[in-house]
Amino acid sequence: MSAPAEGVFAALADPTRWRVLSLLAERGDGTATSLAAELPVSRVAVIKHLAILDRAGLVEGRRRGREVRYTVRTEPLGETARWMAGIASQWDARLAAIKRMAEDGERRAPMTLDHQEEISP
Amino acid sequence: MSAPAEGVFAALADPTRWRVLSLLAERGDGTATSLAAELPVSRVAVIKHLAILDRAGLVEGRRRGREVRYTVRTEPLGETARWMAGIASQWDARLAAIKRMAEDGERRAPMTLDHQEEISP
DNA sequence: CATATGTGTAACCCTTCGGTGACGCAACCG
DNA sequence: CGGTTGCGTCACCGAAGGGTTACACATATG
Repeated sequence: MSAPAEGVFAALADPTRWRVLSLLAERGDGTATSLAAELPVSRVAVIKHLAILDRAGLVEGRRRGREVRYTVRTEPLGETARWMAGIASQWDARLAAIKRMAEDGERRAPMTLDHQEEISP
Repeated sequence: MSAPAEGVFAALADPTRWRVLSLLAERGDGTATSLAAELPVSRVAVIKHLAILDRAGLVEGRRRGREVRYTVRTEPLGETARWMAGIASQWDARLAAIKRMAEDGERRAPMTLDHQEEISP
């Protein structure tokens, strides 16, 4: 339960970060400098974004001589997607069940909002 | 393209917000006051989180007498999940293609990083 | 009517975050 | 060797975000 993919969500929440990721995906790879050249932000900003994406596992940097080439890792995306779909259907089922129970109770005892009961002695 | 679900990501990125959502899912519904009672934050904080979740379409509030009952909307979750899965496989395919091309070029002309070409006259 | 109980909202604090500029160091090229 | 070129990082700024308290307003309930 809870949210294992929280880092992924946070990483994907920022528009600039998303553009960085998209750029990497369409080019195959890229360095902080080359990415900054196509974005309205500085190289330092791109580096910070790449660091966040890296912590979330969405990107991977490998040293190639004096430069660091970053590539996209798609696994966390798919994994998070599957996890979200699971939660969605799980909650759907639960909410449907609750709704059925509510309608049942209503049919049996109309106008009664038995809401909550104290179980104290 | 781009990110239609950006609001959803931002909404899901915060732990407290996630707990609010989970609580709503397991109870079926709840008011800002009742939720705040089970969380380590004030009612006002919960209201702000609910507002964000509402803007993202993840929650829906309906007035019931003098109180506002919030319920979870699971559709955006599933939709975002599907969209993410789509992007993931799309990128996967693209990256695989790029990798194949790179290996091809390498076999044909080893040690040549033909990286980028200027098309200027 | 008086009184709880709930919501709405305004004012404010502090931390995080997206972003910048500047400087130092490593590596490649001529 | 000397000049580029590229990465790493420090210091700083403004805005946004998560929180809080306090107070005004609405609606049930006795």
